[in-house]
Amino acid sequence: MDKELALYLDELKSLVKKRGLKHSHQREQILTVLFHAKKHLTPEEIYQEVKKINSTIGLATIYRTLAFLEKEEMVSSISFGSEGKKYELNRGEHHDHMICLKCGKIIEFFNEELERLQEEIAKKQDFKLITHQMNMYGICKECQNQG
Amino acid sequence: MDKELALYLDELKSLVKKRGLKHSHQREQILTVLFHAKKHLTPEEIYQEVKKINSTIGLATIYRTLAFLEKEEMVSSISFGSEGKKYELNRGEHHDHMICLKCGKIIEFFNEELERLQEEIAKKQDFKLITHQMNMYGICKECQNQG
DNA sequence: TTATGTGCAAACTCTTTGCATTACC
DNA sequence: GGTAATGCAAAGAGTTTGCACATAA
Repeated sequence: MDKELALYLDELKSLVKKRGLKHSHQREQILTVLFHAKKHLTPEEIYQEVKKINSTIGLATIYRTLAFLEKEEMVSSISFGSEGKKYELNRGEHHDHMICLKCGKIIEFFNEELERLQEEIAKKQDFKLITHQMNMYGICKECQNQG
Repeated sequence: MDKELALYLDELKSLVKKRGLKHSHQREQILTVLFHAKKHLTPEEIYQEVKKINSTIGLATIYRTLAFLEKEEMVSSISFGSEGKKYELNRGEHHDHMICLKCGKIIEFFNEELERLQEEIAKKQDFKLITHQMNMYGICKECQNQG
């Protein structure tokens, strides 16, 4: 079963405390939006979404919060082509992405062998691997069927 | 032996002709700078470099030319973190990147098995793979030795 | 001659920052 | 009460666009 929202909010709370910062509703609201998101969101999209529950939130808060959450590794971002960054909640397990060049859909996947292979490649070059991002670009099943 | 500059310039010429466009020194100058580059360059860096041989070139021309060359697949771009796009000449063979988070160096590599594995992963999801980008982030050999 | 390419400057988009105010602890 | 967080507006950075002029075919 997937982690519940409450757990992420708790994580945020202890993170904030650990850093000697103060709690804020805005950060919780942004995290909540990311939790419910069905896809990767741009800062602007997150802004619009949070506005529905808090009409006075400012875009700057979105940016500040995303920067904070990304630094603390609670969210991660992906960007491709000429589009800006898109954010997703870090749900623990690492995964990679397939990006449909027609509809923009992002499909997540995880492949054990791919992870292993990367370690191997890094080792060969004496490169200390911290993280990676594999983006596969192409046409998704649905778009192929549409011609 | 690597392809010579003259061959890239010829390629550019025939490409321009094929598209019914006109030859220009600026495009050749930009391509030449990319050819001699030892690393991935930002538009601004390319601008500064071309300026050394053509002091009147405009930044807009750099952007327009890069967009053209990328669309025609003579150059490709990579972007990571909060930094903007960086460009490199497409020297034919596909490759992936290791990016040092300390010094920013970009190490290129090619791995046969990685290519094969991706095809396999894509096929599993009925995803029609067109291209991919594997970015490995970590610390390069030199930076590790510096502590 | 005619359409494309260029340089310049203005416009735009996305993101960050300064500051007064608000909210948390 | 003191410090961090926020909202707003202004500033920045990077990129694109409109236009008059230059240039290739």
